[in-house]
Amino acid sequence: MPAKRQPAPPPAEHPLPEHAPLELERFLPYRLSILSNTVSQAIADDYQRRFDLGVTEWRVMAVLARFDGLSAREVAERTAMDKVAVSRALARLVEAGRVDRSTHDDDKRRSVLNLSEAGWAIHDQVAPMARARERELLAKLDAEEQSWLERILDKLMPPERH
Amino acid sequence: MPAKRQPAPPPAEHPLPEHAPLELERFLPYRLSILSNTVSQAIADDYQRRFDLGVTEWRVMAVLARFDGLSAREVAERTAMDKVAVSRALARLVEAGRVDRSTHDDDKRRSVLNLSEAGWAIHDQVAPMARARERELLAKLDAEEQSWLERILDKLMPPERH
DNA sequence: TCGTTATAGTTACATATGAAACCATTTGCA
DNA sequence: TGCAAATGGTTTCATATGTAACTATAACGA
Repeated sequence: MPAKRQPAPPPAEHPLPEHAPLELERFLPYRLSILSNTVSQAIADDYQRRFDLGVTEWRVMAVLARFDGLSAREVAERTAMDKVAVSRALARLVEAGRVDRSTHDDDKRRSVLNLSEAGWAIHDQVAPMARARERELLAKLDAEEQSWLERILDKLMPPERH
Repeated sequence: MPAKRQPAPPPAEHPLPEHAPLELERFLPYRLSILSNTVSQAIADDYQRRFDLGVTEWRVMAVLARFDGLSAREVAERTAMDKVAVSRALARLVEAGRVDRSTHDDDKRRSVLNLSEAGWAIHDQVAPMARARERELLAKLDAEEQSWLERILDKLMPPERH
């Protein structure tokens, strides 16, 4: 435990200089959190109610749209979600008939996942909406800023994740 | 690392080229979400266990460190949390003796909130840790990138929030 | 001054999420 | 082989979070 204020008790009311309070609104992690939540929420609002589809479920659908026949673990890797979250999202998606699940021939532990016809139908509506939102967001930046943002994100991103 | 399945040229099984799947790892909202979560988690890990302090509680403490005598609603505004979350965070903080709560003289609905001595003691340990993490993160960028990031965040940020 | 409406804050309920325990199958190796 | 350890996936339990309903007080208008 670091030493606390030994010298004099505080003047009763206001923070002493050494308290050095954090300015939340300039604090990078805080700003990232606000921005990310605002953006994700805006997109989710588009499809959440309309398709009764959660963010995690949408992410799973998005990777299955790109890669056929993944296992749940592979989906987890590609969505940066943990396996429990993936398991639950899949349970709902399979139940809703949006994903087909079967068992891997050579390894009965693994599942083999694919979008169903119904899943594709939803994907084909949601994907353009998501892209449109992204464009709206990027439209706030000029071309130069956009390319700096690319570069900055690449450097800040945890390496396993891209 | 086992080799992953490849995208595989569309085996005509699932129809039509126009499916245009989203590439999650290049999708801005997704990247922001990963980055934000990774960063927040790293910071939270520093104090979560050590002080039994949640992220929401820490945010409340941070604004109370800057502004004396706020009401719960004002805390909510400044933390971008909703009033229920603030109410719950305050319940725990008051219970733990980290925040003093009294009732406003002229308006008995409002509370008047301040960090207690114990609250300050924690604040004075956590704030430097948070700042250190922010510095670590920013250290991945050079000066020019840092100033672009500032500028870009200002433009992307929802206006009410800063 | 009374009654309506608005505001501060809490409570209740339903759902989401994370950690750990768990089951089934497969792998590694003595 | 045979059995311990690892892996894929699900279930359980404890918390966290969001929405709506609720209580108490204050503000406002006729």
